[in-house]
Amino acid sequence: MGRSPCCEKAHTNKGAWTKEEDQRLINYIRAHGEGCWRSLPKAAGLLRCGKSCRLRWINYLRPDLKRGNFTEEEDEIIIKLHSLLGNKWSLIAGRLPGRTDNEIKNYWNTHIKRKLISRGIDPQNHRHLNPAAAAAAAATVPAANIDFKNSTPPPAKENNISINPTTDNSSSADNTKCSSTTTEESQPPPPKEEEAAALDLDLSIGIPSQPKYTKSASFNLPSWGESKSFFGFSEGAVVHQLPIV
DNA sequence: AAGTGGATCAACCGCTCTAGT
DNA sequence: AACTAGAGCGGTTGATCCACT
Repeated sequence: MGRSPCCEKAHTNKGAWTKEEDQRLINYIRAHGEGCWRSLPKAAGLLRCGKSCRLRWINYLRPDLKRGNFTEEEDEIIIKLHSLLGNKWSLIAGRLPGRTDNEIKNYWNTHIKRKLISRGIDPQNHRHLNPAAAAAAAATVPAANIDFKNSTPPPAKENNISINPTTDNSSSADNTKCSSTTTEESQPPPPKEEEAAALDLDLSIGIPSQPKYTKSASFNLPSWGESKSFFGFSEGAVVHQLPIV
């Protein structure tokens, strides 16, 4: 027996969204806010699965999306965050306002992977592909690159990265339960300075305080604004989020 | 101009997790 | 404690675009 389908597939459209469908979705969310995705399609007059509506809104219709090419700064942030978090696209996206997990995931797979390989770095574990180069680099490796390099690729889940369950960032599961949307989802509460400073140091391997990694957990990473300074970037490439109507 | 293969990206699928009962 | 519904995430697929021959 399989799972019951998430929606009635017999009467739902699939494939590319039409302009009209987009407009219906936008209009509905403007009027009622996000939340209750399962019931939204019917309420909005859409023959779509709720999941599909959610994806369409989050990835393409949200007014605060940045679109356009990734900047060099964003590239570097993504690479650094991936080295720390693994394929936790939603967490990475939470640190890049205006970017979605899907967009980052695609960008990683199409651009950054190749970029890293051309640098002689394994995109999965961020280790040098050439052991000799790795040894040379080890002597000068910056703090941000340490921990995961000494073990096998580290899905964050297994790695027991320090988690602060009280400082959720992108966990929309916690704030969109049948309620109006918030515009804070990708703007986690600013971490304390020592947390930001401890970014590298706290990524220890050990028994987690949490039974397991959860969506509501967050990592002790700086917020976007702080990320810029943390990663040594300057103002300029940033488009701040716009409030949803 | 037509054909081909690689690159890109929007969308779907299946699974996990959480909250509610 | 067990079960269920709903939301969210990550992996994958497929359609389209684009450069090259």
